[in-house]
Amino acid sequence: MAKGRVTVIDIAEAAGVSKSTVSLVLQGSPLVNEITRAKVSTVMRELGYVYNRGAATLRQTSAKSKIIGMVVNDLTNGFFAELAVGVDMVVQSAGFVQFLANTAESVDRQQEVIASMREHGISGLIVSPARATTAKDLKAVTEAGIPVVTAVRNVPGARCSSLVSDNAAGTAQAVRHLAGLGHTRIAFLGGFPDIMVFEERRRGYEQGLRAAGLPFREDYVVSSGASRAGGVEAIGKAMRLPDPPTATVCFNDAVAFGVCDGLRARGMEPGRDFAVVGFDDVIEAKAAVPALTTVSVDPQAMGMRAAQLLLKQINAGRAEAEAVTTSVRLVVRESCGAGHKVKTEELA
Amino acid sequence: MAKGRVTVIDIAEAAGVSKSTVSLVLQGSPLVNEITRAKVSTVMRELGYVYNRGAATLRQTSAKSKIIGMVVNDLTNGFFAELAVGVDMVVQSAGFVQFLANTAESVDRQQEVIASMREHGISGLIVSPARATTAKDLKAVTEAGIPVVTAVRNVPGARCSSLVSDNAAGTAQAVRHLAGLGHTRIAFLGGFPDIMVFEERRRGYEQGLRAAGLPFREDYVVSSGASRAGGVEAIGKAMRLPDPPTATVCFNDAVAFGVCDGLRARGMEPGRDFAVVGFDDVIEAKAAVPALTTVSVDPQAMGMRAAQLLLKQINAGRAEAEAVTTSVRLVVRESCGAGHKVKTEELA
DNA sequence: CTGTTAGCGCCTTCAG
DNA sequence: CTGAAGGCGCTAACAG
Repeated sequence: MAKGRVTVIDIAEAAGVSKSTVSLVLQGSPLVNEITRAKVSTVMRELGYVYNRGAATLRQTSAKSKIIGMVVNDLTNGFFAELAVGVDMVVQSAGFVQFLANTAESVDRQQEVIASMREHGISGLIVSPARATTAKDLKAVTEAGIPVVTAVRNVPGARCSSLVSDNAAGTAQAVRHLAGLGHTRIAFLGGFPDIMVFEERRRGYEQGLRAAGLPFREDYVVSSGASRAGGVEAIGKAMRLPDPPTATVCFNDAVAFGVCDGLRARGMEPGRDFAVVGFDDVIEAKAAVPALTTVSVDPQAMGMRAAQLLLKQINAGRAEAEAVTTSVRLVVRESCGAGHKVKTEELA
Repeated sequence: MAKGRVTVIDIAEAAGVSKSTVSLVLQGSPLVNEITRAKVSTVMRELGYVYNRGAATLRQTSAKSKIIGMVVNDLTNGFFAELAVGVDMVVQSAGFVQFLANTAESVDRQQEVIASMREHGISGLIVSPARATTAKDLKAVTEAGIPVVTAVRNVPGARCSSLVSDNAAGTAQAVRHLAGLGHTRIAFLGGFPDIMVFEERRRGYEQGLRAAGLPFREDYVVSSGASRAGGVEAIGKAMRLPDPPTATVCFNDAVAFGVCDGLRARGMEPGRDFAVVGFDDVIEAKAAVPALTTVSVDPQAMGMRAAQLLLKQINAGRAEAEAVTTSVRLVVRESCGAGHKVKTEELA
């Protein structure tokens, strides 16, 4: 029945034209007569023809395989699943297909799947790198002229684009949000200054204050462990200030939870008596604390951005190592009341 | 630099052998001298050769593209993400790559991506069908001789294998588990008899009782809405019986939660004073109620099964429409105490 | 507008 | 063990 699959030549014969003509209609060339095109199309449908992209790719000089590779460190985590969905959306509508592989944080596996994808002629690669990935691991791909964009994590020294969350802008946005609610005494609680992420978020905190026309007060920045216990500790210190804050942006979600604990221990209800903004790094605690406003990057949006960036480079034909930073989305979940509303403010 | 990619002929010249020889080492033929093989391998590495699977596939008559397609109705749902991970695991270790596409329950999108995958020459397809999928939607693929296995949902009339959870066996297993704990008065609570799933689970309930040597009592089967409220209602009725049960298997998780609510309202602690088994359809409430024992199909395991089944068919060269039903895994989470232990009993 | 002629990179005989 | 030849399905020049 469908043993020998039908080829252009089959349909050429059946339609009484030449293979070239068929090829032309296949790629929607305007050089072909409208009625011929219709005839050919009909025959294709009747014979159940399916285009053989492999053959086409082989013939064409370039690597326009219409396949992009997507490798993810942990698809089990909802964040990365959504990332993949975002990629899939734009990739699909561009007529591409995506290879998806999970590495489970193993660099070895990652290298294997990338190699495998290369054999299949991917025209671009998006990767959320396994932890131990180094620039050298990506060298082979980038040197082959295949556009690569890393997402979520970043591989220093690799000649590829990368998409990470914009910690400073996100935090600044959070501060402006609080200022917009009328708060003037806004703290930044939790975390230790020894890691880069802390510095970025703290910088954003200052920028946000400045943008809102509020003064920066050194004593409103309270370091502590980046943990729930740290949050309790930090809010304790802050509330003992002569002029305690009425709102805070927290270093991360764990700290924010601790801050809520600490507030409740003082008879205050977070979200009502004191505004708390957490930094939701991995979308985990989505519905855990309804009273909590969170700053988080929308993984699906990030996936879409990554795919768009990649497609742009693919179409440009040249892989430019263009460093990019995603914008972070601020999701405001209003406290109090069942079915808390979700409002979204997107950054420019 | 790497503009004109290196081909077998390049490496043949560089290694001072013929292309045939190179081809032979590529497929690990024993017909080639060990030292020649080493030489060739070295040159390949030096020149950065990458195998062109597209060309190979084109040449070979059959469709051994080493690509399988995976289309999923909602990757956003953790269940399906895990399913994909399971597929990925076995597919990767078999040297295949997977195309992954999300349909968001749209049959149109589903048809598009399947068509697209076909153009790329997938050698098999796993699909968790969008809701409205009919046998006719899968006909084109199956008729082309491409093995197809559906997972989670099943498409009646389609000539393909399918993997669905074995409701009867799972429920029976749950009952036997409870009987093994010493319970003799075991109820089946919640759900309405008008859907097939109810009938399957209820049948399993009877089978489980029989297997445990316990009598089946009509009054221990209490129908109600398949909701949390339904669970409260059902446990209420059950406890008003002259001879109330000491344990129950619930129609689904929502009912189980309601049963827990109802028990607590009576001053009983689920998991201690009364054993509750829920049917966790979509892995959602994983850690929500530690006192709850759940029967659930492990999505990752299901993915692996699906992939294995598919690969078997691919290797057999012939797509047999072999209907298969997955076994359901019983995960026993022991109540009481932090960090509840997880024990797994697998069905045969 | 349509037909002809070459290959793309690889794999399989078939003889050396 | 190696070299030569042919072809997979498709496209890119050229000719008609």
